Amino acid sequence: MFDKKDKSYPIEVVADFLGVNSRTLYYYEKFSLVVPLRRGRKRYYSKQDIRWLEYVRELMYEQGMNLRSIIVLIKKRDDVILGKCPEEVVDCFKNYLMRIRDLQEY
Amino acid sequence: MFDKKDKSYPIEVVADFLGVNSRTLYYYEKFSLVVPLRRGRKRYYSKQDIRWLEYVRELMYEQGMNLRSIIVLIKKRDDVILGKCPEEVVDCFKNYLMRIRDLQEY
DNA sequence: AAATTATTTTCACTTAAAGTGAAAAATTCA
DNA sequence: TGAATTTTTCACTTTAAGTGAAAATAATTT
Repeated sequence: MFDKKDKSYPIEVVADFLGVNSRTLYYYEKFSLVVPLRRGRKRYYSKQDIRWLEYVRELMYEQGMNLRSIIVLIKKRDDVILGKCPEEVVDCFKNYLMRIRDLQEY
Repeated sequence: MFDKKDKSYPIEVVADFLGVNSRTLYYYEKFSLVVPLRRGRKRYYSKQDIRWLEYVRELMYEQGMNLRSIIVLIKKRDDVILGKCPEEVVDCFKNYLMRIRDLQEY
């Protein structure tokens, strides 16, 4: 489907590929979940955009995760990328593991 | 509020303490989010129940997490406790960290 | 250039998730 | 015993997450 030479794809193609409604992609964009390139007025999704959306789909369908917490995840990602608080993110997950251990007592 | 000698508390007290509606606690019980002790027909929440619910509240309010994914979290916790797949849980989080790294390319 | 198709935008609506109100019945407490 | 609390259940409300539809616009095809 995706020719290797093609770097980005219009919305209907992507929606089709991911098995979601194109309106859903517009909706997600409202929350900056994914913000595609623009050529003129038309949206073009990069392969990385698509990869990210596949991951989101997995989180939603397999882990039951909601949009809101994924948006929180993006915030954390941004923090990592911006180098704001790498230790803090790692601490979050350490804390998470400790919480799991705590729950053993529950 | 919580006398150290008291080991468990009735629903209204707990709901009040946590700042949630008691009906919410009944609702959560339906999903086995927390299943309090029973003395006769009356529910008694242990201090550990309460701690767990505080954690749940934090996940919901701070991380925007939904009930469904928390229920998935419980499943993972159960797996840890039952010793079903300790490595698998750790792998999940390693995978998670790798995903974060992946997202640096995004 | 004209016709066709796809895209965009926006509003309103639908479905699903997550509660929450209310009331009758039962139980517990003072 | 009477009052207060709890329980249960059904119906409803609010919130979250889409999704339909249509007019306008833009892009593509003929």
